[in-house]
Amino acid sequence: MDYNFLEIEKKWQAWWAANKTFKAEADGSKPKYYVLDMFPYPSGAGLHVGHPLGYIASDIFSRYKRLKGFNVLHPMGYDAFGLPAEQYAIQTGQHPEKTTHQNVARYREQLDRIGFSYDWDREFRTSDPDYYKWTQWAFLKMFGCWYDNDIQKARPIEVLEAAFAEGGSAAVNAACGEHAPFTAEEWKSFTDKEKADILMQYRIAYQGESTVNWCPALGTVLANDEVKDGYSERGGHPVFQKKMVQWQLRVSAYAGRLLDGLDRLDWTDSLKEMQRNWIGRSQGAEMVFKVVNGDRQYDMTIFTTRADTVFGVTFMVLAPESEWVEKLTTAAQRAEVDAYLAAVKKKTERERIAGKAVTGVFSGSYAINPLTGDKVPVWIAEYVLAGYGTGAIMAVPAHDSRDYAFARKFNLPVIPLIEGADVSEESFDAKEGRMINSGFLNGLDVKEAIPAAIDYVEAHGIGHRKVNYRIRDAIFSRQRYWGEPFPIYYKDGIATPVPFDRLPVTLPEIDEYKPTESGEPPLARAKDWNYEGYPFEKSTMPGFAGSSAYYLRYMDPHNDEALVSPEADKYWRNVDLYIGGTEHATGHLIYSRFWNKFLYDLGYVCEDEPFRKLINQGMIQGRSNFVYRIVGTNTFVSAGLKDGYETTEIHVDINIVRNDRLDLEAFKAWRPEYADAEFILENGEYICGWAVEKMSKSMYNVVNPDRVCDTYGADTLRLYEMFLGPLEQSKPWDTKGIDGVNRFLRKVWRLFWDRDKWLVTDEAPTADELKALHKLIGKEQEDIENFSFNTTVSAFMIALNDLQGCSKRAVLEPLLILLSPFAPHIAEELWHQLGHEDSITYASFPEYHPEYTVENTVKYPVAFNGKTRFLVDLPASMAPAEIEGAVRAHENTQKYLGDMTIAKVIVVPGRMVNVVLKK
RNA sequence: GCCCGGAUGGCGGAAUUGGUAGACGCGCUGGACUCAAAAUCCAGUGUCCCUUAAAGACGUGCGGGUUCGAUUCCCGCUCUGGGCACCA
Repeated sequence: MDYNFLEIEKKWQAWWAANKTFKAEADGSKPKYYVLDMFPYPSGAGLHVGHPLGYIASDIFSRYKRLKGFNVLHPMGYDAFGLPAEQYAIQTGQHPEKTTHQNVARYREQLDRIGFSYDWDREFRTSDPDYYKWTQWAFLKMFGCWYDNDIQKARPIEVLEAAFAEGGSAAVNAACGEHAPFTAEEWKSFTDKEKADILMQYRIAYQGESTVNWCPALGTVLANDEVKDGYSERGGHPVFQKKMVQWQLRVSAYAGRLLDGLDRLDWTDSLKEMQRNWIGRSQGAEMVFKVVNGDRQYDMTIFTTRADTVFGVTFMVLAPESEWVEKLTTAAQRAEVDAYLAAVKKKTERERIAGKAVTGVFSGSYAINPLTGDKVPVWIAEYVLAGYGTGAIMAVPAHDSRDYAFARKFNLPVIPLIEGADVSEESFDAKEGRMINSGFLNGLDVKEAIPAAIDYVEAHGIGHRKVNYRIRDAIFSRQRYWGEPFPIYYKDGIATPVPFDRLPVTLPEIDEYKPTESGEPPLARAKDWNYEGYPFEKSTMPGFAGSSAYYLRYMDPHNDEALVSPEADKYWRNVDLYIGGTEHATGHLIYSRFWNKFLYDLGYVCEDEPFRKLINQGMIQGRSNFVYRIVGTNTFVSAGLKDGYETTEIHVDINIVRNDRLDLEAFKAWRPEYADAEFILENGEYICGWAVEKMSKSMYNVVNPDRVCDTYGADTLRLYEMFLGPLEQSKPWDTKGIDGVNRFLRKVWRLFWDRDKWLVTDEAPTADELKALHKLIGKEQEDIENFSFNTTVSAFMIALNDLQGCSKRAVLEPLLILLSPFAPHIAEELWHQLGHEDSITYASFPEYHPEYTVENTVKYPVAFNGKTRFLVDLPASMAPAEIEGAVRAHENTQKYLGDMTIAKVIVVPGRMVNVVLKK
């Protein structure tokens, strides 16, 4: 019998599906283990060989954990809402549902060929109404809650209303927007609309005005993580800053908990660091400056981390979008300020970042330094951001490089505050040195001066300590069609939730997927779409909405009563191992943690963090091939000879190149213009050049997993993807090495079959065979637990070299079990050929006996002053003193000694012997 | 600019965390089998010196240091991948 992988793989994939081999059910008698992949967005291009890398790793781990006796939950589904399907719909008029369906079908087909051990009974799409019902449900819960800063927890809005009725706005310490304070009596006298507007400032899902990333080309707002270098992540269109009213999630309320929670997670340091930077905690103080515009005076609050530098404030700066701009622009400066604001508004986000030009305008007003009483001008400049702190700063040019650049440009004074700091050329930003020119702070070190300044400010009622976070509330509405509709309708202008029992609010049919002529979102086209006559919210939710709690839904995917039942939640708890790319570091992985913490506050889930351990698989890059055409001809010169000619480098389809050798006939057939191509060969072959690039259609370097499965089989694909290198590292796909792992599997097969002769015997294994086997068991166990899959594959190959010709059942059975997580099809086939009726999935991981692997003798390298001279073969059991004696007595020792004497001998048992010489 | 990470043969990558650097695989060279090819098997394969071998020297991006001993630890660079980027 031959190793017919095509037949074997088809057979067992069908068998696993029919027998529901990987069905997971809550089972209190076994420990649970939840392995999750970041579910894919099913794009039209299908999977390339890079996509399954993480899936293969998680599948190996799942199968390994099953062998180790765990009840493994390993589900898969699709993140099905999103822009590409909608853009395609706009162009073709096809319903996004339809293209999504087709893409999902193709993904499923490709995934099935690789032999994953998913429990497909738990599959869902985020665009299924049965699923997004629970996305809407969670949104309504957030709408119905506020965040209590005192107990650091989300609470029902009714509690807040009661508190307002009891003690007015001063009764609570909440994460909220701005509004005028009110008493209990005032609260009771408010109209419904007034109350609704106030409560909206407190809700965790709220509607509020803020500066947002507006992308005109996509016709929608975008979250910060969806903007890269000033362009939209999807499509690369320019993005502008704009003030708009949008639905938002009060993620910022959870900033502290999101930060602290990181310490308890088993994630890579780099990923945690990314989240820490994104959350951006900074400790400082808020201070009040009196500002004067003519005869009007106001209190303006600013945030600073350097309260110690207040004696060096020589001007103040407002963000162009700040509400203070209006109040502080004097009549004389009005025209100039308006011109500046107009110019800023026209700039794209990209231009604002890239230019880094120092621009600004004087408002005409002045501020009074609360410590010195000095009068300093108030400027408006785009380098101050509206969204951070209070949108206004005190400028200390001597000790802040941005303020310094501004002061130089507009000729504002610079007052040095630190002894010895030379600020004639640049600012001195470091937090070190002794204070000068700073009144009561003089003589203190900066590190002492900061708290001393804040203490003073607090004592004199000028300000107070404050922690600020960079993380913003998440903009939660998109002016698009293909997303979850909001379960919100408008009654008398008040945003009102749809009752739970009327969920889901499903997407209506519309004639076109574009915004309306008047610029309303596509959902405004829907006819008769309302709640009992009241209009629905016309925006839809963003992409991250559906992916924020999907790991919870997998625990109980068919439950119509709850997102997840308390029983299922208590059993599966949270994800033990999550594998996916780093690109979600500041998006999905933050939102999910926020979402989970919110549900935790309300008692719907029992774990505070969703993903216990997280691994980021690296990218698989393409390996492109090139041919070199001599300029002006149709003659192609082989890579080794190209330097002798003037050539153009042309990407060539890697499918007609094998081991960098071009298939000349296939090349001529590839494109009509190459039909009569001529070649200059080296050694009779055309050698192509190569380079590592991103895998993409335009570079003709895309490797399709289906093709690999056709020519080598899924088991080879799985093994090879792991063998390529460390999981977390990016690496190029190089088809060259794949023959090696394929050869390995065929060798495994040949331990069972010599053509048609069945080789397996019941003989007892030898000591050497047991040694090879147990070395492998030990290695595999250790490597898999450390996610070092590439070295495990090497260990298989080493074991096979050691076990040449060993066809003993007692060795082959455990070997198949060990192999089954990596190459499940061949393992399952041979397992059944050995007479087993049940799947190898239910076998137990072989027990490791290290005693079989112990060596009888050790080759000790003998080094003289660290330089190795010879090896001595000594019994492993020999004591260090005996080893020393044996080495001293060895003839070679005497030979190398010369006129030197032995100072001392260092013996590392089992490792080496070092002889230290002296004259 | 700031914060992480990486650099090892012709190539992908190992190295038990301070103990024979280059495991394993690819590629290449030679051989066996074959009419021949494929497949398979065996041997060799870091560099230099050399007819060959023995022996030796050099060798983990560069320059120093600690140590009997450094790919591994410390100091100073170079190159490179990634993340953040006016966050006061």
